[in-house]
Amino acid sequence: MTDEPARRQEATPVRRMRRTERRAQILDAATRAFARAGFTDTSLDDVATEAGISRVILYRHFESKNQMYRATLDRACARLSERVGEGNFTDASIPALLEAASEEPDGFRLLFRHAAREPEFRDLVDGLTAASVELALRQLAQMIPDPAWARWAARLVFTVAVEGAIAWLDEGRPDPDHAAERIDAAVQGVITAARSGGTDRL
Amino acid sequence: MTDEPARRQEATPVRRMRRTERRAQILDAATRAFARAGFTDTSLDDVATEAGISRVILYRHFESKNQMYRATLDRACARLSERVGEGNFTDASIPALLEAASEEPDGFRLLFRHAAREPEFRDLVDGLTAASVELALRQLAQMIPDPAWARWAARLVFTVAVEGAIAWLDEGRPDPDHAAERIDAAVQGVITAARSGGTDRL
DNA sequence: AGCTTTGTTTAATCGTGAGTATACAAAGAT
DNA sequence: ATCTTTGTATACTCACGATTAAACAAAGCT
Repeated sequence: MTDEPARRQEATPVRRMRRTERRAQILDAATRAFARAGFTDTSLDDVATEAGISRVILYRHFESKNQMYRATLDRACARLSERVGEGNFTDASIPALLEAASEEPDGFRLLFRHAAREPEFRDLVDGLTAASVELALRQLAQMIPDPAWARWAARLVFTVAVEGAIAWLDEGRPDPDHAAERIDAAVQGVITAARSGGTDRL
Repeated sequence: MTDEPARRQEATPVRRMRRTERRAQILDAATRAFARAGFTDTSLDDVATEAGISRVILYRHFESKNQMYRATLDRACARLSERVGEGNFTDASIPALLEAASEEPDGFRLLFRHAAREPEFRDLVDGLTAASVELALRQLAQMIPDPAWARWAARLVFTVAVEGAIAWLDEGRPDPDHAAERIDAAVQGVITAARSGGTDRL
């Protein structure tokens, strides 16, 4: 009777955490867990297991699964925009995007591969993307007369930057010093394509 | 004397369908419904409503939601690969992709925006993508020495073609006669970027 | 007319995962 | 030593959506 259940004073030092510390650790785990399959296909048990704690504890830090997910996305968004910045595009934008993706690969994937396609949460990511696409559009509109193609290019430029970054992560981050230059060149290629159509291809 | 031929039409135009006909119509509806939110976030009621029939009928045509979804994806894949073809890339590949996307926009979106990210169903789409990426890789490997960057380029080329097509659909399919040329040019831009890095940008 | 097919409606079952409650144990500060 | 914090385990409620069952009606062939 009085055996296994509780017996690990010396055997396993339990290492308790402070509230804020634990919360952050849960958000880390949630980011990894949700990055695998998105909101609906990830259970709170998945998150708890990933965090190494029991499921019930989650409710001492977050009101609901929904709110926990929003907190996860909020943090990822905040970290991303603090790196990339909200202002105009500069030569530093793409390198900053790559740095952000490199330091928070799970958060990066979560935002752009899942959250962006989830109707209930799309708005959070859209705060970032819409601003960037709008910004890109303003710069591209001067070069591309047809407004439809200008919008097309603005969207695709953003997609190429993001997917280029993710593909770079997936390939093991080769050549980190020049990766930004390649992605930047790919972006330029898209812009050229949108300006001139197929008239001056290789 | 005989009033059979036109008797029923004004009273109750119920218009029953043959089995195969109904099945196809359900698949159409399922494609539209699933294209909005993917497998998990789309209920059988959504599909039934979209098809204009009651939910129970679905089970006379498909064993389960799971199998119905696979059938939907299978058909979309089949239609796509019969258009684009399985062989090598040619000048006709991109135009064919655009035609396919244009004729089956919902199926196209369903495959690449949702199914490709659903662990349980990814394998179906991977049959298409893996083959294409592999093919692209073989052609790119000759121009790009670093194998990691060659794989990166092969993946991104495919992404640009697909996302370029979707963005083109979203913009109302402007300039249909030259859309393929633009997307092709964008693809060439990515290849150029992968070959030379940032050394010869605009 | 009769039989099969294609429907509808209603209701029951059933599993899963979110959310809640309770009781208990150990850590760490005071 | 005691109290608060942080943690565990177990067990429940609850809602939703998939799946099944049953009774019924009209369509359309033969």
